[in-house]
Amino acid sequence: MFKFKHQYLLLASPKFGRVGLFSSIPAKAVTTESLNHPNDCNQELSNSHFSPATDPSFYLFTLPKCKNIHQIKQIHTQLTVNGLLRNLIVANKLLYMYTTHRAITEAHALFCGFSEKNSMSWSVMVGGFAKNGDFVDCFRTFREYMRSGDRPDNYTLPFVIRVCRDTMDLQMGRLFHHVVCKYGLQSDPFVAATLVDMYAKCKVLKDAQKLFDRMLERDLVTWTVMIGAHTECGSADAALLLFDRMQEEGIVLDSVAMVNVVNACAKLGAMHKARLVHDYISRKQFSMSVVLGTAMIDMYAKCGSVDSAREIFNRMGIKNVVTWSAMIAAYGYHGRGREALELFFMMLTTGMAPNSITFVSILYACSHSGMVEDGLRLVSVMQQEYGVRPSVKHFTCVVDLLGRAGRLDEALNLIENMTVEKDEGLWGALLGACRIHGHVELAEKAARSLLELQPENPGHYVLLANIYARAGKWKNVARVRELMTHQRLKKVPGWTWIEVDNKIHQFSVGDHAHPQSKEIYENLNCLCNKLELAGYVPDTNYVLHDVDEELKRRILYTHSEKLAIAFGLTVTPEGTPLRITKNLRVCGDCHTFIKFVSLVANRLIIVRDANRFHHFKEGACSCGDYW
DNA sequence: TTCTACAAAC
Repeated sequence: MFKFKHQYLLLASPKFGRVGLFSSIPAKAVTTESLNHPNDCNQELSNSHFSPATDPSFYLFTLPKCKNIHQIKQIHTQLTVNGLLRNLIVANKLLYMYTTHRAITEAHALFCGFSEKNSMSWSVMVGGFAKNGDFVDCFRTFREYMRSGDRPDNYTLPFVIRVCRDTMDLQMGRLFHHVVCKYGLQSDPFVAATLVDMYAKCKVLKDAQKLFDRMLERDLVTWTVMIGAHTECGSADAALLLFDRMQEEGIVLDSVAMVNVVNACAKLGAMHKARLVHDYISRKQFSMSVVLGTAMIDMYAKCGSVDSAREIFNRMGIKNVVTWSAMIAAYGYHGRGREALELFFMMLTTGMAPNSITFVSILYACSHSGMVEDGLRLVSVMQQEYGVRPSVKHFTCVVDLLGRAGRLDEALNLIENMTVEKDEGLWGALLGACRIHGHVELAEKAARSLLELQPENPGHYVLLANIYARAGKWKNVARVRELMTHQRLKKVPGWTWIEVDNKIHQFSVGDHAHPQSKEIYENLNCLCNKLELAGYVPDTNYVLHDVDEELKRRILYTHSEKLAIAFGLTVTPEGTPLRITKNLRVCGDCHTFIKFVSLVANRLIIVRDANRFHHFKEGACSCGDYW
């Protein structure tokens, strides 16, 4: 145990001022109490009679208790004066404190003044730059470290590898991997976990997996990282298998690990798994942290149960802005705009300040529920009333909002008058709107801007080609296709996941892979006929191919995407109810609808398409709130 | 005495 006196006073003595950099700062006393009451510091030293502290242990104990830069600087001054800064352990601790308070300038000045440095000094400085986002300085310092003749160690390497992860610099990451191997550090759990994480964030799951498999000992963090890696790289099912394996191996999970498991469920949209994971969390009595709770809200929302999400939300004692935004977004992509708006106002009444993402969520909710005026009102006041400057993401929501409502001129006007930089999402929203309303001229303008920004994205070409096709401009369709072929671009088909009786099925356009494919298509045909009998006439204009009517019909029935289009459903925009017949309305895009018609069973089917959800029940003809 | 993993929109 440390023993320290009630109060220490600094004697400003020039003879101690050699090592540190703040020797010119007037000396002040620091007491253990004054650290708890930072504003009282100065009063306490006036009538003090104690001699200065010369015990390094006191500072090692006191420094971590500093709550702000001001206090650290005071101790720095004391150490300068009493000469303890020459004690490398104390000096390193001081350096560390500066970096944890993001005082990187002070830290670096101190570091440069060190007459000697050990590997901890280097790693704290490298880590300081890394945490502060000064990647260039971080690498530069690491290079100096290696040049100084010291061996890089298991403390420094995770910092630089993490920077590679944050900057997605795979090349540099591989370089550090070599350094790791050269110094035989590959089995250090910290180094290995960071490398796995780096490879995963750089989307090379194979390398992450290889490393993971070769590890002799895997700690909880390594497992956690690997679960996150699989989710990140699109194999959420593999992530959940890892969770099972962890349980088999008797590893005790913590709440961070659970957040990753919950995210995997969210990505997969597997309600059955979500419930199991929720049970596990309840059984093991995890403390419901804000992060875990928020992740669970997102999970339930993405698994189709916005009401379960709301239950979690209601039960959470502490909610932050992320929690509120997640719940608002959940209502948004379930087409429950009114509830999203109600929640937004409830948030305001609790005194929680919305941030930029909250506004994206609420505007998204408005646009997907056709609440044009609400959305416009919100965007017009967000800056003055809530101090959130509209970004291109917010404008994109508004363009979407106006575009769906057919107010294309206003959307264009908004784009032309905005001062923020335009991105592909913005033009994409406009192009999508042009598609709904068949506005060829504006579509060309949007497509031009879009292709300038992203010439390699096949989706943009397809969208433009579809618009030309609808207008019957087959020559233009051919030209766009040629352009694609010329650039060797191919559209990757979209996938849809559905969960029926706890089992996940994956579909793509015109898919015949399902063992019951024959029955599914029979049902599909049957439903199509019913729709036509109910008075619906397929709009073959949507079909891209320049072929005769009969062939078009056949394409419609074998190609699910085209079929959906023919039923008046649009490919990209969804959420706004589209009238099919007098009695039927649908919210959802083509895939959604197709999955509905292709799955005929007497049970509730939840369909998820790119984070949007639709609940179908055979017979009830219900889709979200809109049927 | 320093190191790794966690949530929201598009």
